[in-house]
Amino acid sequence: MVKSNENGDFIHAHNEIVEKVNENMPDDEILYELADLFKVFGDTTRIRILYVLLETEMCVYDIAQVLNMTQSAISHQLQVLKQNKLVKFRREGKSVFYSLSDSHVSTIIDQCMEHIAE
Amino acid sequence: MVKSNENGDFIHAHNEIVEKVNENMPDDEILYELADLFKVFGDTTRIRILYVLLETEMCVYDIAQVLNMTQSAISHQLQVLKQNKLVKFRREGKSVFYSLSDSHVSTIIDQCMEHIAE
DNA sequence: TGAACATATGAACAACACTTCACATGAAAG
DNA sequence: CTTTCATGTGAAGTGTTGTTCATATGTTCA
Repeated sequence: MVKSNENGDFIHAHNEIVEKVNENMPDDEILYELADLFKVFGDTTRIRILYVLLETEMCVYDIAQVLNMTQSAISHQLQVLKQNKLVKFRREGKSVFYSLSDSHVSTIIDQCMEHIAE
Repeated sequence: MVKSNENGDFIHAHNEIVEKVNENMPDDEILYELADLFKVFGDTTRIRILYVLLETEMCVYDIAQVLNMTQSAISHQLQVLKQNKLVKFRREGKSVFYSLSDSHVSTIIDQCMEHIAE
């Protein structure tokens, strides 16, 4: 399986490197969580919702207006954002106002914006 | 369409807010790009590849070994990462070594890690 | 140039996700 | 308590995406 060239270097697989990298990898569970979180950001509707909430809290109906989408579609996506603790909400009469839950959101978006800008 | 309560406040839609938020929204094109970039991060295989490359440059075959996946699957995903300028590569003999293309990657991943850790 | 190795790529299938539609839940006003 | 307004949610359909398989491209060495 493992071969060597005339210098004694491993060709395939480079087992030492492979093993060392493996040691330093986070648990799969964490990597799944990480990918799942990015998935949440990886949808245009949700990104646009987050961008709206970056400016001000807003109720479901108004978000739907701004984004020119149905109330139902927005509500579905807000549930996803809520599950991932990216937004919080408060009830005021018949309306439910959503806002960002913490400051990581803007930092994360900003970094990706920088990458795109290059 | 627009109604008012006894104080003259708009109920639905809150047009002033809607219009103001709309002015400050980035172009749709940019938001699509942003979501697309997040989509790239939103896959476990690609996240794991990036994590590997965070430590050291590595050739396709070895990445496949570390992640216990087929060479083809890894190669496909590397093309996606390449298209989005998240990785660069250099050829050395028969092997192609991949590495991260800039430092945004680690910052972005770190921020999301922080969010998860909460 | 032919054989062996390393990577890239097209097609197809399966799995997943987003929107729509219909309807349920919840709140407030008469 | 019934109606109306605002939001939530389940099911279904469609489109997207990741892996696999087979094969092509490209490199090295004999």
